[in-house]
Amino acid sequence: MESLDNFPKPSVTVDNVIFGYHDNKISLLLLNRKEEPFANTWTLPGGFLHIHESFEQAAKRILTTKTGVNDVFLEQLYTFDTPERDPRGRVLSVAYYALVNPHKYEIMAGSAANDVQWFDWKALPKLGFDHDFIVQTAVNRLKTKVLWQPIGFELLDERFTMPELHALYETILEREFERRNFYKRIMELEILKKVDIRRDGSRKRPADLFEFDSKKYNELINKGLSFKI
Amino acid sequence: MESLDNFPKPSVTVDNVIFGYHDNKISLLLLNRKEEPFANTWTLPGGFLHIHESFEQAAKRILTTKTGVNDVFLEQLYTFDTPERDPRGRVLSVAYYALVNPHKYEIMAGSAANDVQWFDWKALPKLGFDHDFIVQTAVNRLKTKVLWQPIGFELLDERFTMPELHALYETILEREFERRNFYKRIMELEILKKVDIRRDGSRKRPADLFEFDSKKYNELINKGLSFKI
DNA sequence: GCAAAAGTGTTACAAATACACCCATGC
DNA sequence: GCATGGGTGTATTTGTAACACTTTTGC
Repeated sequence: MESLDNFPKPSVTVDNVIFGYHDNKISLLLLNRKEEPFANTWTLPGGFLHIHESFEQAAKRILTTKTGVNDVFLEQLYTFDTPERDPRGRVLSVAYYALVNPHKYEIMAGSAANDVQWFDWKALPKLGFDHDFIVQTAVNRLKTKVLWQPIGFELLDERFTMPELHALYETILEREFERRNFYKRIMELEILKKVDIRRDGSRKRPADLFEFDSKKYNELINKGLSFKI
Repeated sequence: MESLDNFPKPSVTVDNVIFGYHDNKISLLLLNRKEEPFANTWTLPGGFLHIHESFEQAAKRILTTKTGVNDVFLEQLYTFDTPERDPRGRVLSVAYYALVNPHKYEIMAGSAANDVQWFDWKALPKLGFDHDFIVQTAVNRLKTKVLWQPIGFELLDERFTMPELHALYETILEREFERRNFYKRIMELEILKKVDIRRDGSRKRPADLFEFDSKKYNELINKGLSFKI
């Protein structure tokens, strides 16, 4: 049986594009590197794949140790391979993207970073490596994904109102949705449970609170239906 | 600057899922391995990534040397990472899928294979490694992709008829399309050029021949429109 | 009671679907 | 001329988009 060591092997990293939502803005969690290459430069939180771990395990490990975030929606984005993308040599990047509710986590920089911080996706600094390109790919993915799968809920609190969900979709897709029609589209999916408790907002009429009903959603998926906004 | 050699590195292969279309059937090009592991077993044509080449270069090299196919539609599918997927050790597989017109190529097995052959996608043998799973992923991708981008043309001859295109879509998506409505959908995209020449088919009324107009299609894409069947 | 935001009913229009008909060819 | 498959016109149904109205709260 042929040996695996006949060829020089590339290094493999896992990089995470971490989306959050706060104050009607989508934001990305970036890390300021302490070490070369790209020391003192903002990059996506990433790290080398360990030899016995899966990508998802690596992504979760990196999220936890470098940013303090855990237990989030996570999905493979794309694998980036430009031969010159890392000055140290041949390094592949398996990129994942995550959806995080920023209120749920205390962000904290790991020891290998100067700082970890949320940035408005409309005002990102210039990133190290090819991470600008990776982010662009992730943004495109999020925009198309959100049309087909109700992943937007991952960015909100467990209990949320229709106006909040409506605003989230308008923010992600950067266009307006007729309020009435948006409500109808969402409600006819029958994947939301109304929780009669109302919000103590200090504004005008309080909005109804909902919870995402993952049981009903899974039934829907298993029947082969694909939600489309 | 940290060295890349502090960690053991995984091996990286590029595997190709090659779709063809012939006699109203979708087929896949498989390779019968000469060497262990999985000697005398059918697998996807794949090989190790060379240290200075991109995935796409590797995919094309493998296609040419192992199957005789070249110059085809090629797109990254997914990167597979199950730690036990290869008995030799930790091997990642960056999977690509290709669309090929089988009439255009003389298929020929490279020296490392017993045989290379087209298989009807409804009658595939049991494959080596985790290639059954990779194929399933590729089939799902093809089915959704074909709804949004007119990649189906890649599987047909340069000049083709509406009934041919219609049959291709019905085969890929495994459902029927109303003939009239399918014609209208395709024609209103305005990405087909009619070539007045007619086919010398031995059947009844000859069908109009068309060519794919990639210039018009690119204009459409650049305007931000997404075709939807 | 009035302003502001949340919730709901209904209409007008566009698009998908279904059906029908005509056309060109081989025998 | 008739059977067969190819091409095209149009009515019906469906679903989207737009608008209007009612409800609930704070001041």
